[in-house]
Amino acid sequence: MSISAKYDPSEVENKRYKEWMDKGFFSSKPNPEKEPYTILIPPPNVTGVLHMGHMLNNTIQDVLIRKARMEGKEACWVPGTDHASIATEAKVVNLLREKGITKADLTREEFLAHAFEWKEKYGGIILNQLQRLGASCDWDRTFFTMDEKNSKAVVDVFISYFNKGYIYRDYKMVNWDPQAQTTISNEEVIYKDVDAALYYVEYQVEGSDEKITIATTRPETILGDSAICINPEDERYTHLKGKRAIVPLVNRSIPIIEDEYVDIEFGTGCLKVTPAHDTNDYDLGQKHNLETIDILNDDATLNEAAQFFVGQSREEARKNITKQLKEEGSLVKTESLRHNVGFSERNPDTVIEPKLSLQWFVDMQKLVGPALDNVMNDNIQFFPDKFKNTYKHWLENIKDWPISRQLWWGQQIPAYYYGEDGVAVGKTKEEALAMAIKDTGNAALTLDDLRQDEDVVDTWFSSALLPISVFDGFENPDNEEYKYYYPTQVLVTGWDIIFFWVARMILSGYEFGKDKPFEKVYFTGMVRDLKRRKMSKSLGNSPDALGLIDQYGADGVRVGMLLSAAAGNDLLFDEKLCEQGRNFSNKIWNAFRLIKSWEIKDQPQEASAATANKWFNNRVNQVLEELDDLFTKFRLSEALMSTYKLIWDDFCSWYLEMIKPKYGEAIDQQSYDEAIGHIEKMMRIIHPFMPFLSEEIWHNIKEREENDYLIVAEWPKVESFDTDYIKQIANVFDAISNVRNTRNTYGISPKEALALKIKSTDYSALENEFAVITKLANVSSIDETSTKEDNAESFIIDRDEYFVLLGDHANADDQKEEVEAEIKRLKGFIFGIDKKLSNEKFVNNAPEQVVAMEQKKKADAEAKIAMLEAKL
RNA sequence: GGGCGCUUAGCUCAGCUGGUUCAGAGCACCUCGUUUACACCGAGGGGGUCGGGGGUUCGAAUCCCUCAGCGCCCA
Repeated sequence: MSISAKYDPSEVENKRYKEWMDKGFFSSKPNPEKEPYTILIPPPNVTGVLHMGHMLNNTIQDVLIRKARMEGKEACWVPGTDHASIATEAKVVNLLREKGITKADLTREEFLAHAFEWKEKYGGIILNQLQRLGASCDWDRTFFTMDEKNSKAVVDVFISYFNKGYIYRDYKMVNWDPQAQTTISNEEVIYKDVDAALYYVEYQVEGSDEKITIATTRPETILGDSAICINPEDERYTHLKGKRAIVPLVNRSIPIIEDEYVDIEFGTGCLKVTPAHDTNDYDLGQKHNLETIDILNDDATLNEAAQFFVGQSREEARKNITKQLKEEGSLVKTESLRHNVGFSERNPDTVIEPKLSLQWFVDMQKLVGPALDNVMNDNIQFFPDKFKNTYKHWLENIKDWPISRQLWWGQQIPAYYYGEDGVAVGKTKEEALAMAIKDTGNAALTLDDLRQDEDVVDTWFSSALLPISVFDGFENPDNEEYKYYYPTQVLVTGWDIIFFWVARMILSGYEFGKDKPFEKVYFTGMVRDLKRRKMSKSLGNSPDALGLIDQYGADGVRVGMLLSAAAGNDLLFDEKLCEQGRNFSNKIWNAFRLIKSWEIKDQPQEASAATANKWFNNRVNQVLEELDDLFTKFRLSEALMSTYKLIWDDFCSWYLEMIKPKYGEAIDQQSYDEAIGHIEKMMRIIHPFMPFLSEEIWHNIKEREENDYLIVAEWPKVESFDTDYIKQIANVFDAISNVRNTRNTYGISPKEALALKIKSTDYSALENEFAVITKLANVSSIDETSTKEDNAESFIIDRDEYFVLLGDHANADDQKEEVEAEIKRLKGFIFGIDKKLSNEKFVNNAPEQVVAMEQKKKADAEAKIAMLEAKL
C-alpha cells in the first residue's frame, strides 16, 4: 500500500471532524449508567475572534473532555458565547454610525434589533473557529448569555437579591467610562503608570494677604473644589485652622478642614478637595459634610457648574486652566510626576472618571461566606492551589459590586420606579405594580405610574449564573439534566478572571444552585510572546490562530500550545513549538507507515522482537500509571511530554528498531500483530492531545465497524509491570549506546560489525538479551571473558564490564586519564559516604533505609573502583 | 502603600511533606551520518558551585532569616 511520506492534516481534519459530528459523538444526554463529566466553556465574547488564549484554554478543555469520554464517562462540554455588553454595544454603535445612524435616534427596541442582527451575523465566528481546533463540544447545547433561560435567571436572581436585601441602590463613586458612557466595576479598571504633571496652585486665604499652595494633578477640577484639607499634625498650617480660602477663577469661598488622611510629605501637604471627582475626596466630603459640585457631563466634558471652559474635554480644560492660572499668577510651578491612572478595560485609551452616580450595588459581604469556606477547605479545588491566596484576599476585602450598566445591550434591570422614591421589582411590570401597591397601600397606582430602570446589569452578573442556567436549574430545579450534570467537573479558565467570573460563579452557585458550580478549577496562564509581552492586537505580536492551524495542523498547534503550558504559569508562545508538534505528527505518521509497509510471512518470531514486545508492554503500563497521576494533577504538559517520549524514544527509536526486519525481508505474523496492537494503544493514549491524526491512523490500521471510532474507544487500563525488567532492558540499551559511542569516537562505520566481550559474574543472565545487542549495535559476536581485553574500548554497566574489540582501529589513546579521573571521583564519593556512616548522629537519626542505601552506594562504588583499577 | 509569588543548563520549565528516580526534561547548541519509515530524520556529545550571604540539621535546590533582582494582584 502507498501512504504519503508526510502527514497532511488538511486532508484529514475537516473530514474526521465532520464524521464525529455526523455520528453524534459530541452530543451528550444524561445516562445514569455513566458517571457525568461536564465542562462549561468560558464563553468567548460574541465580538471575538480566535486568539492564542482561546487556543490554549480550549485545547486543554478538549483534552480533558476527550479523555473522560474514552474513560467511559458521559462527557458533556457545553459551548456558548457571552454578550459582552460594553464591547458589543460599542461595536454596534460604531457600525450604525458608519451607516449614518446615531444611537440617540433609535428606540431601545430598534437598537436591540440592530444588535441582534449583528450578533446573528458575526456572533458565531469564534465557535466555528473552535471547531477547526478540534473542540468536541456538544454544539446542540450552544448557549448565549442573553438566551431566554439565562435572561430569566438574571431577573429572578435580581428579584431574589432585592427581596433578601442583598442589593441596594445608592449614590456612590463609581468608575465611569466616558467613552462607553457607562459605569464599570473595579475589576474592569486597568491601572497604568503614566507621565503627568503636578501643578502647584495658590489659593488666597480669606480675609488675609496670605496665600496657600496646593498640589494637584487635575487642575481642571479646581472648579469643583469645596474645601482645602490639611493634616492636623502639620505645624506649617496650624495657623490656618478654621479659616477659609478662595478658589481661583470661580472665587468661591471654601473651608479649610483638617484630616489625618492628608499626606504631609506629598506635594505641599495641602490638599484641595473635590468630592464629586475623586474617591478619596468624596469620602472626605462625606465625613466633613462638604458640598459636592459635579462639573462634568457624562462624556467628561465640563458642564455649566464649572462656569469656565464649559463644553471642553477634561484634557482641553486642563490645558486652558493651566494657562489662565499662569496668567493670573496663581500657578506657582509645575513638576513632572509619574503616577497610576485608571483606564477602561474595554476602551484602553479612555481614562476612567470617578463619578458620583445612582447605581444598583450587590452587598457582597452577605454572599461571601460559603464561597470562601468551600475553596479554602478544598471542597472546590484550585489548580495550582496558589490561587487560593489571591481568592481569599479578594473575598476578605471585598467591595460592593456596582451592577448597573448604562447600556441597552444586556438584561434590563427589573426595577420599576414610581412617585418620589418608590421602587418595586418584578418579572413583569404587572408584578412590580402589585408590589408597589402592596408596599404603599395605594390601590390607585397604575402601570403608567411605573417606569422601568433604563440600565442593564453587568455582563458578569449574567455569566455568573451559567452553570445553573445552562441546565435550566433556575426554573426547573428538578429536571433530569440539572440533577445529572451539576455540579460540573472542572472549569478551565485564565487566572485573570478569577474575580470577574470564577468567584462570582461560586457565590451564585452556593446562593442559587443545589451545590458548588464545579468540583475543580484549572487556571491556565496567559499566552505571551517571547519577550513576555501580552499578546495584543495593538502590538501586532499575536499570531493568526487559524493561520497556524493551516500551517502546522490542528494537532501540531495543540501540541505546541500544551508543551510549554505548565498550569498557572504564563506561557511564552514560540511558533517553534508548533513546528515541534507538526514534526511529532509526522513522526507518528511515519512509524505507522513503516509498520504498514512490511510484508508478513509465516515464520517464527526473532528473539529481539520477543524482547521488544515484552519490554514495551511493561513500559507502556509504566507510562500509563504515570499519566493517570499527571492527569489527576492537571499536569497536562508533562503528561504530553511523557507520551511524546513514549512514542518517539521508546516506540520509534527502540521498539521499532528491535523488531524491524532486515531490508527486503518480511516480518513474522506475531510481531506484526503485536506492533499493530501497540500502535493502536498509543493512538488511544495520544488521542486527547492529537485527535485528528490518531483518528486517521485508527481507520488506516484496518477497516472499522460503522461506529468504531477512536474518539469513543476505551482509554487503556493500567496493567501490572515489572520495573526490574524495565531496568534490565535499560542496561541493554545502555550497552548499545556505549558501543555506538565507541564507533563515534573511533570513526567506525555503523555498517562494520564489531566483536564484543563481557566480563561478568553472572554472564548467563545477560545472554537472553544478546539478540537485541547484536541487532541494534551491529555486533558480530558476543563472548565471555575473564580478563581484561587489550586493544578494546571498555565500559561498565552495573558490575559487568564490556569490551568493544577495536581490531584494525586500534588506538594509542587509552582511557587512562579518564579512568583515573573517574577513580578519583569515586574515591571522593566514598569518602563522603564514610564520613556519614562514621557519624553516630547520622546512623542513629537517619531512617534505616537511608543508612542501608548509603552502604549499598559505598559497596557499588568500591566494586566499580576495583574494576577501573583492573583496567589500568 | 498592602498582599502574593518567582530566581535551577543558552531558552522555557520539572524537582511533592529535607537523604540515588537530586542535580532533571524539552528545545537550542556541537560532532558524525544521503542506513532501505521519517532530514518535519538518525547516532552521539558538551553544558548548571540550583540569585548572593547567613542559619537550622548528621545531611539543604528543598526549611528559616537577610540582601539583590524580577513579576503579579489590590488600593
